[in-house]
Amino acid sequence: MPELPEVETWRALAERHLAGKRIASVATVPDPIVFSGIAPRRFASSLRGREITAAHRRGKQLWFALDRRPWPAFHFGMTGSFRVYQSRRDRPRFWKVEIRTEDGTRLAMTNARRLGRIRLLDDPPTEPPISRLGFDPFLDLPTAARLRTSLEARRGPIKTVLLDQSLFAGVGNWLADEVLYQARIHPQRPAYTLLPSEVACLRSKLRAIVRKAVAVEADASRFPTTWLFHHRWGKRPDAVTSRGDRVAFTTIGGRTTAWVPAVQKQ
DNA sequence: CTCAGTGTTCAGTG
DNA sequence: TCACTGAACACTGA
Repeated sequence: MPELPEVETWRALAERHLAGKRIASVATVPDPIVFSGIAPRRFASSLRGREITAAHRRGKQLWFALDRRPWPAFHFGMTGSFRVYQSRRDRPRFWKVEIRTEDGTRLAMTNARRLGRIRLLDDPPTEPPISRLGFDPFLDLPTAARLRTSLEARRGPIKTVLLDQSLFAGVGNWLADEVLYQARIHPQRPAYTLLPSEVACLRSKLRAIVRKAVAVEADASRFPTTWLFHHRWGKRPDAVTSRGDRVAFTTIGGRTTAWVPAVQKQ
């Protein structure tokens, strides 16, 4: 379920368990789709013996800093996660790579539907796909004025614009719907028509939602009960919010969009 | 058996 | 070139 909060949670997990440790071994699955531009075995031999100094993230992209380049970079696609465990017996289903450090800690990246990617890059932040990302709402939220300028140039529906990673890095489908619901903005509104007050509201909701989701380690059961999140799954025709307002479903920019007509007026 | 899907990329169109 | 749309990708689980 990887959007910004999930990926940030895994970044912190990786840093907590791996930073300052040396890689003793790397196991890989021979998957030519998920391993992008690098043979799995070459990926493994490149990492072996290196020390992990930090874990970084921008948007939904995550990478490790090592004591020597190149560095590994991960994207999870629609599925996948990081898992940390101690015994090979606990290797998770759909694992693609497992990194074991000298103290026996193991971290696996899983990717069931194979839309994720594992790369080896000399300088991840300055190379695609990371160099193409826009601002990250957890790391560097722009001012309302700058945001207004960006949105003024966009003709498409605000929902679609929120999903544009070259503008809002890390915002995914549920986050976009949640922000628009809490900011009371209709998902079809052309981005350039948002009033300055609406842009300011969208910005502050985006920041608050991302911070809260990260604070609870992206554990959906700890999201506030007032969030649309809890009512958007399954496209149930009888879905209502915690206040009893009907939840509607439509497709915008090819993505399922949940919204609340009583709150989000055109 | 059918089909939606928490993502990204790329071809095609205007 | 830009802005935008829709299909393709690959596979699980409902």
